Amino acid sequence: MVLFAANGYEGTSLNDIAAEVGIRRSSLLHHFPSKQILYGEVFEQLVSDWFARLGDAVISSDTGWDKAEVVLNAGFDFFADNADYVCLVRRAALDGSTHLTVDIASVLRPMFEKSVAYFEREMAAGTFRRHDPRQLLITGYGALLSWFSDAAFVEGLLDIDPLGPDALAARREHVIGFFRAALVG
Amino acid sequence: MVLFAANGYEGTSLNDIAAEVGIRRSSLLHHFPSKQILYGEVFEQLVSDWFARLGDAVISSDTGWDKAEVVLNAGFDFFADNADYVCLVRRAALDGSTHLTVDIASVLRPMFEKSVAYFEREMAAGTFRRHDPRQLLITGYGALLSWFSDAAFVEGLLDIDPLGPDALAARREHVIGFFRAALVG
DNA sequence: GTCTATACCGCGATAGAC
DNA sequence: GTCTATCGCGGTATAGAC
Repeated sequence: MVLFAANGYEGTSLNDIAAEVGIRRSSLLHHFPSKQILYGEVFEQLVSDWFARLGDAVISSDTGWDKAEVVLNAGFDFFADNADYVCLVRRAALDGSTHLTVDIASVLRPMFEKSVAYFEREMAAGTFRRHDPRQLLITGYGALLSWFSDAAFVEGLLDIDPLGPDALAARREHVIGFFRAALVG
Repeated sequence: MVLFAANGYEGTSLNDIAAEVGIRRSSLLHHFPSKQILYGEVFEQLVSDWFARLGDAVISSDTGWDKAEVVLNAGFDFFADNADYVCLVRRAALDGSTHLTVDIASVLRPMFEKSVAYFEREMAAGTFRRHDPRQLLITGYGALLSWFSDAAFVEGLLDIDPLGPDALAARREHVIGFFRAALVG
């Protein structure tokens, strides 16, 4: 939901949501027993979307750097298409676990461990330079998310629209190039 | 302020703050005309602290990779000492400019541009591999901040305390090593 | 299912006694 | 400077008419 992403959980009232949907506040509470539950369902929906999209990329048959690039691009595309969602996830991570039904970390964990195994394999094979795979993945996740979650900050710093096509292309190119430089030199 | 960092602006009431300080809500409003102003002063104080600390590192007389490492370490130290502050900044970036007196971006801009010039110089000299300096800085900022701002997420993913001494050391080592690999191979 | 009406609470903020 | 008392507003949630 756009509103939760832009204004946070506490900053979004049921009135705001109802107004956006076009019904009354009470009618909203007829479908969802409480605000927390509504938020939880919205969030869960988005997490599963993300998970599905990432999963498609992860099972790509590429190997070595090509596979890493496919996954990076898939993540970038999804975040670019769902910048609101990035803000929502960041807020959830910031808030810790408050008013959060599902634990994102545990949902993502299987895929995370699979990625770790992939990097360990490639590093052992000498395809990639040695780095701690878990740290590497968190650095990558931070590099992808920060551009979108801190868009307002980036805009102030660079005087560009971070979500415009040119800026997105430049950001994508940099992230890919940067990780390639660090991993395969 | 710890509360703003943990619960956000909307999530923190004047009652909470007053309780922490040990006075009544009204007494708080005697010192600060409004909640926004209180928040603004807290935030401004922290920004200037950060700025001062970064400034010390930036004027270090080192050159090439050594200087980059000094600055990275200074940033890491400050964030490790003020993890709450990281959360506050992230929230500010997420909220855009709402209820924000000072614009962080414009405050940081002079130092940002100075850093850009430094990287351009080193890249032209061949000390560093070629990357877009602005993108590089934002990637670095994201790599440093995300560990602290998303600590709850990291904890769920790695089953460690991200702010414990061992985890901090490992994170610092990785970030330094990763950027060195990308920049100087 | 969606509405109106309403109860109840906590918020930010003001006024005035001490 | 700090308190109590109070206002007005907007929040979640419930009950009942249609």
